[in-house]
Amino acid sequence: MGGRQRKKSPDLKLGRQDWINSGLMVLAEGGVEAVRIEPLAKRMNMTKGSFYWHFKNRNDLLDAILAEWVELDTNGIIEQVNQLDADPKTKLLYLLELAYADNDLMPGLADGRIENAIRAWARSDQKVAELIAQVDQQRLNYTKALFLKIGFSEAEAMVRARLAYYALVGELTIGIDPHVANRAAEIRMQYDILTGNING
Amino acid sequence: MGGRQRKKSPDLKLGRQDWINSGLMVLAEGGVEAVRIEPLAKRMNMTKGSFYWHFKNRNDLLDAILAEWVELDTNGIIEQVNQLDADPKTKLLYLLELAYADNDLMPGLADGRIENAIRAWARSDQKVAELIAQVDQQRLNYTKALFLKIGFSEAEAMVRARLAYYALVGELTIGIDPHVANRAAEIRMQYDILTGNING
DNA sequence: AACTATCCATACGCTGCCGTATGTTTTAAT
DNA sequence: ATTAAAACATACGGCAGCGTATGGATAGTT
Repeated sequence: MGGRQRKKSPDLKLGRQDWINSGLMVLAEGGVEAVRIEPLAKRMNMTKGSFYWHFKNRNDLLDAILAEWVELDTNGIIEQVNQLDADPKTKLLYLLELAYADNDLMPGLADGRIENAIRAWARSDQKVAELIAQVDQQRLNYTKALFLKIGFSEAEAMVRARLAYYALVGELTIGIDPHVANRAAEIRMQYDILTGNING
Repeated sequence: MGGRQRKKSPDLKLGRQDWINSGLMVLAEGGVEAVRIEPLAKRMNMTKGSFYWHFKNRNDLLDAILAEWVELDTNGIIEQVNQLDADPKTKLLYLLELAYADNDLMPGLADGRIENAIRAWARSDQKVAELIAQVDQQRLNYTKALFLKIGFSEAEAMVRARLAYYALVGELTIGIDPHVANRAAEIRMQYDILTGNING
């Protein structure tokens, strides 16, 4: 957590990466508007001089933060599920479990606060809005494909995928409900409802 | 939309109300951070002098905005559904239809952008977070009660209510999907899945 | 008409943050 | 050790927005 090392790494993007990481933290905690250069510098025990060496301006950092998030938090879960090599029903359950789990690669940060912050950000920035729309579409398509392979019709698969994905985003948006004691069981029940299993 | 009239209205809250309304608009468009006094004044063709007569400071306005939103957008749908006086299944469908419809009382503003902005706001303000938590709890409880009356068990009703409500919030968060051509049919299919009807 | 309360405008100082300019130190290369 | 580039610090000017102070303007009251 101290200073970075740059001994003989051919990539000189190390200091820059530190700023991006801290930016992601602050973004998760306080939203885009909280990602300001000078407070960020103070947080890192740095000065603006460092920042403006690595970045052109604040927008440059924001773009880098977005790119980093896309790099970190997209395709990750899908790839994990794909590597499972099982029947689609098992894959779907695994997908739900992964999606509701701590899926954050950031050190020391849990849940989907970064994604929430970016969603809020997107409401006042067209560029971000388009990016999020792409991500949503990709995730939805993958979920729908699983329902299709399970055997549902086009329309049914779409509705069920939407229900599942929207519910996930809704839970992330609202925040994890502390009333839910047994999360795994809850997920399993959602899975049963979504796949039409009768057990209640 | 010009100046307000204050002829002999006994309530002197007219000017104050104007600021709150404009504040709600800006909140919906740009989030809390966009709710600044001087830009707001410019937008209304006013000056700060007016503002600081009606409000103590910026936080005073923000509190008033929150209170106004609670007054406008809470209990409204629930009351409508309650006045329906039908069997719980019909009520549930009606609830879904109302929730997904334009339920905003703001003039000229559609969808749930205010609620989204407040949700984003809540992530960096404990006071707001607690308020939202209350609202969510209330809506969840009402939905769960409907599932209970339909005949589901405690656990089943809770999971299904959560699934329904989270999906709603998720859709509001993501934004209305333009790919969904027939919204009414989609809602109906969600209703069928949530109540266990088999038709796919 | 004079008075008072309400309502709004103008002017001011202050702070936080941006971006630039210009040092100063550290690192790597020879 | 010398030199050049890289990485950071310091100092500056500027702007936007907050909150205060104070001075008109308007309307209701007598």
